[in-house]
Order: sequence, then C-alpha cells, then structure tokens
Amino acid sequence: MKSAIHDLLRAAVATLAVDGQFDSSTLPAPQLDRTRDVMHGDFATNIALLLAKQFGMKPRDLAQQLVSALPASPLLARVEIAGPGFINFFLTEAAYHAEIPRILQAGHNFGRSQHGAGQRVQVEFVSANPTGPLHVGHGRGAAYGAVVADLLAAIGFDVHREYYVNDAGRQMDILGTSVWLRYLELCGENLRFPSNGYKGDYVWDIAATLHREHGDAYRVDAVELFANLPVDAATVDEPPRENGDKEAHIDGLIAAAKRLLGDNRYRYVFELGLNVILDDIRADLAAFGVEYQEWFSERSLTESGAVNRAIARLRSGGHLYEQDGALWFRSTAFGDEKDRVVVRDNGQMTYFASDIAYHMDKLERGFDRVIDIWGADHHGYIPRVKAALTALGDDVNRLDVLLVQFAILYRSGEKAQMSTRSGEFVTLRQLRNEVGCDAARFFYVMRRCEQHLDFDLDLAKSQSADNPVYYVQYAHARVSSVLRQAVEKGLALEPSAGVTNLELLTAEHELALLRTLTRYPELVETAALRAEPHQLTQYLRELANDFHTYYNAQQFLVADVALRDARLKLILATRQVLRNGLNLLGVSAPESM
RNA sequence: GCGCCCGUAGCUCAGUCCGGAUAGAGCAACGGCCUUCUAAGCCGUGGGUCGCAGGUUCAAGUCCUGCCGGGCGCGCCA
Repeated sequence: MKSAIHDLLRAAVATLAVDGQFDSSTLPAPQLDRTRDVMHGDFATNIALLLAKQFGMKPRDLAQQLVSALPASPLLARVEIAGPGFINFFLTEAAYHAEIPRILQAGHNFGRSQHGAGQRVQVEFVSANPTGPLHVGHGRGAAYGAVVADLLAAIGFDVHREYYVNDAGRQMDILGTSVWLRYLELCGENLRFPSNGYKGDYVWDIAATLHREHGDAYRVDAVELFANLPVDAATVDEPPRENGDKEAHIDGLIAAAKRLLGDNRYRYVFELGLNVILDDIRADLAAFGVEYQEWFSERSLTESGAVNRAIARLRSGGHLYEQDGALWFRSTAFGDEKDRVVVRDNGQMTYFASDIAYHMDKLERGFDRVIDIWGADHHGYIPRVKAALTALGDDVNRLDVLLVQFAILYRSGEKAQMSTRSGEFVTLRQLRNEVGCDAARFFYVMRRCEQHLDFDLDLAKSQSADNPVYYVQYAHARVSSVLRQAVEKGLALEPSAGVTNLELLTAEHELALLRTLTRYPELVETAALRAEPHQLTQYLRELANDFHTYYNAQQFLVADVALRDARLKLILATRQVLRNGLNLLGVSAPESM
C-alpha cells in the first residue's frame, strides 16, 4: 500500500525535476511517512520543505506544484498541503478495503517479501561456552538472534543460523578437570575442590555418569595428584590466604590430570563433559524454538589449518611481530587501542587467534552479510576483530556486531543474581519452566537490544491485561472464538468471496484497524533491516488494542448478512496478521484461552 | 584514565538511524462499561524543564560540542 503512494510521489517529483531542468538523481529521494495524527491524513511527506531551496521556491508553492503533478489514482481521496509545506495524503476507504482480500489471499505469506532475495546472511548467536547450562542472559541472545534471523528470512534473505562451539581451550580443560575431580570424590578420594573449578550440580551429574559406567577406571591417588601444585587461592567460604593463585593452581591440576590419566583417558573425560553439556544446550534451545543450520566447532579451525592460514596471511602482510616470546598482531595500526597476542609464549594459540580464523572463514564462505550477536560485555572485542579482518584484506563492512545488554530478572521486586562458576544461577530452562516459552520469547525481545532488560517474572506469569503476551494472544483467541461460533450458528463466511460487501466497513474503529493491518509489511521490513524485534512486539500490542476496541464497539455476528460477512472478513484478516507476527516472534497463537 | 551503551510521565519503556506538525504506550492512581460474539477486554481523567549547558537549523527528544549521573569493558582469560 505504501509503495503505491510512494510511486505516485516519486512520479510527481520527477515531473517537476524535468520541468525545472533538475537532474533528479541529485535530488534527495522523497520520504513518505505514516502520519502520527489522522488529522494529517494517512501518509505525509516533507519533500517540499527539503527541495524548496534547490527549486528556489517557497515550500508551500512547491508543495502545490507537486500536488498538481501527482498522477491520478483511485487510492487517493484527497491531498492537502499543511503547515510549513507538508503534503498530506488521504486515502480512500476503498484503498483500505482492497487490502483485506490481499491479506486473506497471501495468508501466512502476508508481510513476507523478496527484499533480500539472492543475498545470503549469516547470523551467529548464543555461542556460549559449553561449560554449563545456558542461563537467562544467554536466553536473551537466543530469543533476539532467533527473531532477527526469522525477520531477515521473512523479507527474503537466505539466512544461515550458526552457533560457534568453543570446544577447545583452557575453559574446557577446566571443565573436564572439574568433572574428573568430582568423579574422584565419588570414588572416595579426599580432595579440596579448586576455587576456580566449575561447581555446578551438573558437574556432579556428569561425574556420576562416569563413575557409574566406568567404576574406578579413571581413579588416581588424590594425594599424588595434588602433590607439588601451586597453592590455590581461598574460596569464598574460606578465610583469605596469602600467595594463593587460583589460575596457576588450576593449570597445575589440568597438567597433572593429563599426565596421570594419559592422553586417551583425559580425552575421554573431556569429551564426556563437552558432549553432555552440548547436548543439553541443544535440547534447551530446541525446546525454546531456536534452531541452527550449523554448530561450528572451534577445534575444527585448528584441525583444518584455518588458524595457521590466518596467521600466515597476517604474517605475510607484515602485521605480526614477536615480543617477550609471544607473537603479536599489530591491531593498533587498524584503530585498536593496543596490540594483541595471537600466540602465547608457551606456544598456545589465543582465543583471539581462533576468532580471526573463524571470521576469515565466515567471509570466505561467501556470505553477503555476517551478523554476530554478542553479549554487551564483549564490546571491547569488536575493534580487534574488525582490525584483523581489515589486515587480512577482507571487507569489514560485511560484518555487523550487535550487542545485547544484560537481562536482569526480578521476582517480587528482588534481583536474581547469576554466575556460572559459582553454580548459583538461573538457567534458561528454569525460566522456561517457570514462565513458559511464549512469555519468555516475547519478554526477551520487547526492548531494544541496547537497553538493559528488566525481566519481571511475576508479570510474565500473570494471566492478566498487564501481561503483553497474553494481551496479544487473547486477541487471536477472541477472533478464533467468534469464528467458531459463526460456524456453530451456521453463519460461516466464504473467504474466497473477494471484495464483496467490504464497502460496508466504514466505522471509525474498522478503518483504524485496517490502517494498522496495512502497516504490517512495512513494519516487518524495517524491523528486519534494523534488527529490531521490539518493533514487532510494539506493533502487535497496537494491533491487539485496535481489535479489542473494535470488539467492544461492534457486534460481529449481526443479522445483516452482508455486514456480517464484511466484518468477519476483517477480523479474519486481523487474525492472520496477529498469527503471522506471533509466528515471527516464535510465540504461539492459541485458538482459545 | 580510556572506550562502548543508557538517561523521555511515579514505574517500565517507544520515538533518536534519516531533524518536522499539540512528545506516545503499558503499568500504577482516579472514574465509568458485563440480560448481547471470552471483562485475560473496552472507554475516560490526571500526570513530562525529553539529565544539564551551549551550538547548528525556518524547525532539535532527534544532529554537533562540553559536562553530570548509571551500567559494562579495558589480560600472553574465554
């Protein structure tokens, strides 16, 4: 609908440009906006104000000429010039009525478009280390990423959803070692669990599996294991101690574990921990309605030689240097605040080295656009990744990093704190079980991603008007209920009947609802392009409000057959749009509540 | 100290990209609406120096500069 009016406007501007000897390509493209106030019509443009200077005319005079140059259209009831020179477009009721069969015919495709056709986009999100269950912070990234991906797919992009699995590195060694130590305790060994180890119950569970299936096959003498290790720091329950170093202690434990178990047995414990947790994350996300095309292994980057290749490319470009026994990337040459180590003095690759290789690999896979969705605490990491891509000679503009701020849970006004390491956290699974997937998905994307999210558990659970997700779902259920009763009373409409009777929809509430319905395709497109799912939640609340208002003002199942038919078509179209929008959010559209 | 994000009604937030018309919504408060399709709903009323100060502009919540407040980050951790 908007594009039709936009075409008329562009034609008028082009006509005037020719008359006035202007090259239309040098003029700003006319913007057409939805009006805020119905007094200003349906659409408005400020193009006369913007072009007045170039055309050497007063804005209102230019506006008048533009209006005269507008091609005739059955969509336009009238066009007015207002204020300093705005041009306001008032659409005919028929223009709105014609949208109803369009919505009904398009069905679940209404709002979808081919805007991004032919372009491949990768969206990488969540990518939490598989060292424990996902917590509520990951949940926001999951919901946000999934909806952004679905929005982009809705406007025609070929979307590749990916989870980067950190299945290598020190944190995973700490997890494997934590599992093994718990196992030793189950074997009856007496030991002091390291302050830096993973203390969650899930570690005990994995250790119990190992013990149940393999008995004492992985047991060693704890006294021998802990001999000659650097002193650990104090845990939170212990009095402070001097000279403790939790990092050196855990690294010593990892090295001892590898030595005492040998490669094969160490590997087995490590893999057991990784696989159990990764399976849990997969199941958790699947239950949350989040699906991926690919789970990309960090380890595979080393095995495929991608990391070495990335380093070689940086080296041949002269971007690497050695200092203090380590290999550094001169990222300051590309705007980073300091240079970064890619190979440590002990020969180990840093996480950053893998990440360079990963992003190099992403671009090599030919995506037109690569979107990373990270927690806001990683924002300092953006300059170095972009620096690396620039140094590699890749087009850094293909990468967008979107930062998602923290989600803070509130229960009866109190914050719920979370930390994976201490084992005291609220998991995504707990949240899903408590408030349900629908409320969780909706609440997570209700705010702009740059905004801290106050997640009110009590509100998310409440079945009342306060709860926006129920409010929208209730509108859908209400339409369904009316349609059910129409069938029961033998009043079912014939959806294929086309535009017949729609001219009877002239009440203010009906036209307001229609106006909102026709905004949907525009809304989906901007929400997708700007990666702003909250626009969709906002819109659905407005649409639900328009419907509830209409519902309270008019009876649908009236005796007048023609009027009833028209109203049923309108609410059927409303249900379709509610359903399409909820579907994009990953929220169910219940037939009854 | 440096960098990123945020600051709009009592509360939670839209609106800022790309400057436009009297700054919007929900909650909370107050007052109405169920013999009629689900009251999980609707309608109405009150409530704002858009953090502060300058600047640009015909026009600034929106753009620029400087402050102030809050969050996060500044490892040869991931």
